Amino acid sequence: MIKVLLVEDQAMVRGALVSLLGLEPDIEVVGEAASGQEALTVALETKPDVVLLDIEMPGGDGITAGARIREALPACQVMILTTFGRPGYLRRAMEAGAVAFLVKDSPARELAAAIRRVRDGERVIDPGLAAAALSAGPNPLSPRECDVLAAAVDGSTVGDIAVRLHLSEGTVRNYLSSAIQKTRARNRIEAVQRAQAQGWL
Amino acid sequence: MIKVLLVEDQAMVRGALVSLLGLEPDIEVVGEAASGQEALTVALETKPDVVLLDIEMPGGDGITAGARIREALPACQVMILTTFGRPGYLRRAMEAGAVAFLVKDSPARELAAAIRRVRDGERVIDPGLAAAALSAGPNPLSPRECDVLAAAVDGSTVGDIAVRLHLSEGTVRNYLSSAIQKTRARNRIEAVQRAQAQGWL
DNA sequence: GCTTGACGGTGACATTTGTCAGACGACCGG
DNA sequence: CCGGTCGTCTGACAAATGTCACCGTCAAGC
Repeated sequence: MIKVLLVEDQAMVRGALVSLLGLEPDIEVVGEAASGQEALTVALETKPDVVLLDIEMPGGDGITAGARIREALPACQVMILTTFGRPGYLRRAMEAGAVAFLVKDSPARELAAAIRRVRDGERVIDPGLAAAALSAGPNPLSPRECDVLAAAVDGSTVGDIAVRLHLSEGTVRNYLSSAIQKTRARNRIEAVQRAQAQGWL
Repeated sequence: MIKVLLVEDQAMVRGALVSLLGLEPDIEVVGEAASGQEALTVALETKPDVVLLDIEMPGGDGITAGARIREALPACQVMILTTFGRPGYLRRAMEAGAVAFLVKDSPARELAAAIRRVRDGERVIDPGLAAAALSAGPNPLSPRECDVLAAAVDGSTVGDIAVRLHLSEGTVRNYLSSAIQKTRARNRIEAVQRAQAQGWL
């Protein structure tokens, strides 16, 4: 029996995935969690063989949760199951020690197959996605540029961002400007969208 | 047996929901579709009692697909199952003749329960969501303001939008300005986000 | 018939945003 | 110890954005 911990914030999707995995005779869902925080707690309680993690969740994203779990339970394999196949997500997931990266677009039966391949010591990564992640290259934005761009996603003005990050307005404008150029965008909105599409924020 | 057509673009979620409904002895998934267009075709083939529709899908959104299906098959009940409980979505879904509106945050067992309640002629709507939709009031944006705001989501400049909608730049600026005021935002980015949060785009 | 609102437009204006050049200290690798 | 990068800041400038006042048409409603 492969013991699986399932981490996904949308309760109905989580329940549906449990029932999907319930069809497999050699897979047992030993725990569920709805956030990154909760994931670590439940992992320590249930000591699963495999954790299946969503990325975008309120209360701790799946990638950092995966890293924490690997620290605490080195025997436990981390798999990512996400809606968005963003190159930066894949890259960060791999750096955090994940051994599989699945997107929810792929057919349902691939989930159990991927879990078994992970149990057998394989890595499971969509080849097209891997190519995209490699060809896109690493995140060109400096940490601070990321901060400023991330602070701009909600439509804040330069003044707002400056206050929030304790910077001068000119500095904020400079970071935004260089982020716009590095993303080859025409304004901050495009810059934010491109950075998000790459998984850089 | 209640015959259900399941419409959801993410294959893995769709498959998981099928397996979830497969646990219910009185429910049978007679068809699946991954887009609004496909939904209508499959509905005509399979003549389900109930269609379960996601809203945000590439290739025709679920609400208009639901309206089309109601036209073609008046006996078929339309249920919406969506990630986002946006007031405007609920309102539009009701106007399009939907009898249920579920969010994927709610527990998995509520899905089958909701389907049975719909079979019994009931409507199923989250009370809190209904209150939000009523208190928020209807969409204050004029159709054209919606168009212009929707054209601004991807970071297009005023000039781009003007060309795309065959308008003068001044007109575009005027519509954006009035949309910003009606949404009580400070700039177009906030306006877009508030309008999206309400489900007005 | 008159009013109202949506639609489309113009022109002027203030503000915000984006760009550039430059300056300073910190830190890191060679 | 020297060059490069990063972070921070300033000041100045051009371009884009947001606001306002105003004008016209047209269709719907009272």
